[in-house]
Formats: sequence, structure tokens, C-alpha cells
Amino acid sequence: MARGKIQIKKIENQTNRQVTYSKRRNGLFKKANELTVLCDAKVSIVMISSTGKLHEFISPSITQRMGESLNDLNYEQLEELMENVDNSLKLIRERKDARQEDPYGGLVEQEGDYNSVLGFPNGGGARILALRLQPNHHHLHSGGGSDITTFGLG
Amino acid sequence: MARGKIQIKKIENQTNRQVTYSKRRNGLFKKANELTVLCDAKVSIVMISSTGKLHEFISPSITQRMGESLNDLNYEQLEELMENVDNSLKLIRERKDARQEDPYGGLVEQEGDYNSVLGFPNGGGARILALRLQPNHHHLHSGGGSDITTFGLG
DNA sequence: GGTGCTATTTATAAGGC
DNA sequence: TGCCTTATAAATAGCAC
Repeated sequence: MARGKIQIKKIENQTNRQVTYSKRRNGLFKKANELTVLCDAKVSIVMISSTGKLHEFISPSITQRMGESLNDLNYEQLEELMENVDNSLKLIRERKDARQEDPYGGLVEQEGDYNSVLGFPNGGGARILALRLQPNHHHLHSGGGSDITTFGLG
Repeated sequence: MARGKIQIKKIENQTNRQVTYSKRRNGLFKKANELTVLCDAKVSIVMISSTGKLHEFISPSITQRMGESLNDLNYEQLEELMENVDNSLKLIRERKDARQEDPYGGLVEQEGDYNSVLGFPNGGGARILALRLQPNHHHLHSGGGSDITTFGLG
């Protein structure tokens, strides 16, 4: 977008790809932060570079409200939530139908109400679990290792 | 950014806020998609508007590779994964210390290796669970309702 | 892996329909 | 609500450190 127009296709040169990843990641996080503030929205971004590094953005409002809302859950909501996680766990244990393709082709937008969005930690090392629950198929990805750095915007 | 500079603060007029949300959401998704293609990265975005609507972006590479990688997990990895979900479930059940504030102030970047990022569906209605596991604190948020629309990028 | 510097390309705030 | 248009603000590609 600057000293010349570029084609939106994989950057083959690894160095250039890394530089672009870094720049555009910062740009994306900045945009996400602006959206959060301007529109009073909640945004969560998880991204993994081609080198396997993970970067995450979570809007302040999400984390703050998550803590508050836990106590706002009534018994039925809590029950439903546990059921969801339980089912997820069972799916992992059964580990079947793992190779089914996503019917949306990978890029999807879901609009409307949501059943639950939660973020919280366990007592062990740093972990991130993103569970996406859709009818009739499931996917799973896993990597290993760990270290953390904090990131503050402007 | 256009016919005048704006301050990055909540747009009070609800109509304008909604318009800006819609425009910037599309912009963010477009940027995310470009980043995915250009840098061969995996990006997942979940956002909730001030009116409670949920929108989600998942890069094609994520979903495709998730399915494949499930079968690549060895026993230990699977065991660790189940343990994570199990712990999460316990935390939900115990429902304690829910109001602890996030030490990072909400906006964080985690760099380095990751333990697990998984996305998969259950057999019921459309559900999304985003579990974020961090040491020493946890948060939870929940909403309700439901409908889905798919979204295809240019 | 950053940072700084532009020339350009994009994104988008305000309006208008 | 959504889709155009257009002037302007931002983002960023390509280089140099």
C-alpha cells in the first residue's frame, strides 16, 4: 500500500514476510483497539505467525466484564455452560471425525446472539484455549512450549 | 479518518456508532484476511458489538489445519489437552474468585509458543466457547440467544 | 527483531440517496 | 438499514539504519 501496490498473496521472501507480519499485526491491533473504544465493542484476536509464534489481543472491556458477569449467571446459564465444556471434553476424548472440513470454507462470520464467551486461566503455566463449537463437525490444533510478554498500546 | 479527524473515544450517538462499527468491522476483517494470505498466518477474531451481536473471523488456514492436526496429537498432548479442559470445567463449577482483575489491564500480547489452540463444534446448536487460560486468575462472560449467517470475503 | 522516512495506497468520516 | 461519493486521515511497502 505504499511505495507501490502489492498483490494479496503469500510473501515468499521469509524476511519480508516477517517484517510485513510485524507491521500489519500492530496495525490490526491498533484498529481493534480503536474499534473497541469507538463502538464500545468487545474484541478478541488470536494469531499465529508462520514461524509458530502466538500473539493475542483482548479488548479491556472483555476482560473487565468477564469477571463481573460470572456472578451474574443464573443456575441454568451456569449449567448450560458446564454442559458445553463437558461436551467439548467428550469430543476431545472421543477424538473422532477430526478430519471433517469446515462447511464454510474457513472464513465465516457469525452474527446474532451467542451462547457463551469466556476467558479465564488455570493454575498451571500460561495457556490459551479457544474452543469453537459448531454443529456436526469439530477441529483441533495443538502446539507446545511457552513464554509470555505483556503488550501495552499507545 | 476522512472528512475530518476524530477522537478515539466512545461514539455517543447510537446510529453513528453502529455505522462505524459495521464499517470498521469490515475493515478489520479485510485486514485480517490480507495478513493471513500475505504472511501465511492464522488469525481468529471474535467480536461483540455494543448491541450484543457477535461476529467472527477465522482464517481458512486455521480451520483446515485444525482438522488435520487432531490426528497428529500424540497421547501426551491429548492427555494435556484434556487436563486443560478439565481444569477449566472445574473452575467454572467452583465459580470462585470470579472478580479478580486482569493484571495486564485487559490488553495483552502473548508471544512465544502456545500450548493449544483448538476450535471444534458440539452436536447441539451453534456455540462458541473461547477459553483463555492464564495463571492465577480467571474470568467468565456469558450471553444468550441465537442465529447465524455465513460471510464470504471478496 | 525493531525504527524512521516518505510516496502511495487504503480506509473511512460525513453526507447524500 | 444499506450503498454511493469524496475529501482526508491512516496505514504501509520499500529502504536505510
